[in-house]
Amino acid sequence: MKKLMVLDGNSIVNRAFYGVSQNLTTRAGQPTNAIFGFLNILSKLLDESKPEALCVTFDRKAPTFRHLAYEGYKATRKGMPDELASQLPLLKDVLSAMNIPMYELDGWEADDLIGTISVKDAAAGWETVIVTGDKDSLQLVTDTTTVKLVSTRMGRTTTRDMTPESFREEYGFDPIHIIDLKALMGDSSDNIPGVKGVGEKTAMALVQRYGSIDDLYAALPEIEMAPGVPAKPNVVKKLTEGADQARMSYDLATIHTDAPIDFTPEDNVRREPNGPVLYQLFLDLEFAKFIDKFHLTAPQGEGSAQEEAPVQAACTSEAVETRERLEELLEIWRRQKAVAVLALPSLDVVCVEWAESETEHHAALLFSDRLECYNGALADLFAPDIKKVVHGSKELCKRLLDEGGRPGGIVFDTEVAAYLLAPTDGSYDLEKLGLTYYNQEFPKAKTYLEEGAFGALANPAAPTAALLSHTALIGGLRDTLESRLKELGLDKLYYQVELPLCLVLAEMEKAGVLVDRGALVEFGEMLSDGIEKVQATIYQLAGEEFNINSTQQLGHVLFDQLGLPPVKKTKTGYSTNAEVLEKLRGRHPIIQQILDYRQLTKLKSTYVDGLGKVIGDDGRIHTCFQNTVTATGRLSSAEPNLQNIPIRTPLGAELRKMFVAGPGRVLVDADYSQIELRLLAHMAGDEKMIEAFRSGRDFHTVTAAQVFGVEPDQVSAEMRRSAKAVNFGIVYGISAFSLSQDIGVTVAEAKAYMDRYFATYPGVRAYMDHVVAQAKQDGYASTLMGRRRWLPELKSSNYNTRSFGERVALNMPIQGTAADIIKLAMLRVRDRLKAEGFQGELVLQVHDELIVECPQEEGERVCAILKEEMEGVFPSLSVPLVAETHAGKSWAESH
DNA sequence: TTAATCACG
DNA sequence: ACGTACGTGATTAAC
Repeated sequence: MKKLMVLDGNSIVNRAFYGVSQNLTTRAGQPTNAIFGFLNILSKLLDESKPEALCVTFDRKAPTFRHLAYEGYKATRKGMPDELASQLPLLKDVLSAMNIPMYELDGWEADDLIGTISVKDAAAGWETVIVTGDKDSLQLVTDTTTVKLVSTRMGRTTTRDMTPESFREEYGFDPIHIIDLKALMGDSSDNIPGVKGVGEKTAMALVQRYGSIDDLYAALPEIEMAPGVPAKPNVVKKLTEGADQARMSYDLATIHTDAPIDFTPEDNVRREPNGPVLYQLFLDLEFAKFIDKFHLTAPQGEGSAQEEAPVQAACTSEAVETRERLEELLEIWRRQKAVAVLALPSLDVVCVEWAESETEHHAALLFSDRLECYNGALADLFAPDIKKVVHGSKELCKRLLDEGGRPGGIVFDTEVAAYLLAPTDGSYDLEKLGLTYYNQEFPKAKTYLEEGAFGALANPAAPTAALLSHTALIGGLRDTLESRLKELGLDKLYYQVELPLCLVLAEMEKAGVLVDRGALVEFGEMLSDGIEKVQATIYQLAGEEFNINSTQQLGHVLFDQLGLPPVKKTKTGYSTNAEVLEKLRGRHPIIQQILDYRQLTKLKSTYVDGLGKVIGDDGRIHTCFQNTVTATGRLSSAEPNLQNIPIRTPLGAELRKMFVAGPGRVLVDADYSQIELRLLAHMAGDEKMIEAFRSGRDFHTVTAAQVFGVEPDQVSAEMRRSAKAVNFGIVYGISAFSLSQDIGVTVAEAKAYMDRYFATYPGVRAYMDHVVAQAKQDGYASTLMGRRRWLPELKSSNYNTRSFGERVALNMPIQGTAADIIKLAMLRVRDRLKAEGFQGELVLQVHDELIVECPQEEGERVCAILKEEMEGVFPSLSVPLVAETHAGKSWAESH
């Protein structure tokens, strides 16, 4: 039997909208998540069911309208959010380009059209598969009509097939009687009242016993809930009183099968999509994935400027066997403008590709186990006279340094370039970049990265093919990304900061920082003792033992058993965070113990145990400074994170004593003073604020004096604290509410502080307005060095989303410029230390702080170099940059 | 895998 | 009327 699949368009697109939680939008800010999800579901269904014919239905009537005539029922369905509504026309364009028939009719719901279609379909001798997320359609299930119920959980789509058999098994009656069920129990989401006082359980029992409400009412008043179980008099009474309601609800719940549409299944037989139109649509929607999936190609003839030629793997490839051949190749490579290099992390295989002409590409594979002259080959290849394009320069540099090499001549890094162009994209795998920039599918890097992919060399064909195509991709991306960097004015930042920084970061990671393991262990033991005691006290105060780490169990103990008042709720239950516990302190002695417990266990598990696990054989910790992660241009530190070592509490700060300099050496720490606020002063061009920084006085105190209208020496600690909070709040895109929360005053007082602040520094408010307006106009925010962050959020119709975009537009230029500046300073410091023959080298960066480890006798000169380079790195500012330096045997001493 | 929490700038 | 500060990473519990 031939099969027609009919999709409930509104239902599926709704599931898709709420199921695809990532914020998918085009660069221009058009949301696309629902279309994306819809197409994913559709493509999965087609693959699985392979129907001969296919169509989609849409509502042309808000479901609530049908019932508005009846008094007492409010419309419970809210209107569709704009983010979804704006996607519907685009989705219809896509379906139309795919040559999938759509049915919609003024005044009719999708359900009725589906019902009509399924009846006509059956009459024509076809089988029907209805795809929907709503259970309403289940009444249409027959021997030839099945319903596929779609549900999306955690981004994954699952379907359940409902046939007459599976329906009966689940409900205990025939599908058609779901109308009777709804007539009795109602359906709030569809505004069907049902019989008042009859719920799911009663209704289920009655329908299972009688089937239709006609038979049920015919049997009144002597009805039974099940054979031999008489119904309670109360139920009989409710049914009697609700007879009219039941009839009306029955009509409401019945799907019409008589919609006036022309339909024959033959008209819906699947057809090839309209390739060029669909291609352009997917391009506009930025759906590279689907272009490939549907095997679409660019329209012929039309010069689609944004389309690049597909990337071809090299014409010829060879495995280099001899030193003589290598010499020949090196000579060729030296003459090339650039060669693309893909090296496995193990360095077991290195693939080099070069282009003799537009069409002639060649690749050479260097296998470590085939090449006696392995070390020599790497040193020669990574000499400065061969210009190389790589993907992930930092990791490669680190590997080469480990091998004792000196990485040179790396002229382009495709990963870093892709990050700079779109810093919120998250990851920049080669296969993903192939899709993004060429709409072309590439094999997964896994195929050659997996352990032993080349090891046995039994069948290196598959990984080799992937390796070759990725190397070719690196070569192609270089041209594409380089020209985009230039177009966006990012080339200077790229070539002068990001690219050279890769080697510096590799050196820092390789150097690592020395840890006093003994002291760490001892501190851990002290913490363990403390935890044991606090834990015992908590159990005693609670009157039972429980897992204090479980917020659920803790919430139960505090709020259900001890009866403390819940301050705040989270999605899953009571909030028990430090802010909440602070408010409860004093109401019960257990609160302080829990705060102590939290502090101790945090220090033990994250820091003592966590750091202990990653101390290398050299006694040092080698963090990973990730340079393609943050949206603002900062670095991040991972495995372990050394940018969040405690300092704010005395106990936590103990940990900084464990980070030490080697024997005869010192740590030199230099940190920028108030760099973000200084940048705000510069960017806002606010004279008073600039003057405050030029005066060299404590900025928070000066702010307090100006805001509160007193002399600086009259500023109290409380006044300074408030001023400081406002200063920070401004940088984050403050609201009076949040400020009031932060400093514990009323919203009105917080607002008064802000008003006085803006009156004091009028340039700041003007800047805030201007920078947001500019970002709205441009679609991005940018730093003084041109780094960009795209902000599709600014176009959202959702207030929260849009507000977030506005705060980011405000914050990114400040945080990002600070990041640009310290990155530049790192390059300068490293180059000077190297050029002037110091042994000392950079070991850590913590956003506004640099740490150098050096021999004791270099300490003073290193301090001077750090201060000089950090303060002088960006001289065009209207405020001075100030860096404070200290030297010491440990991080605790030097900071 | 996600949510809650908490460490840092 | 509404929700409420920017940027990160690690650990733990619970689904």
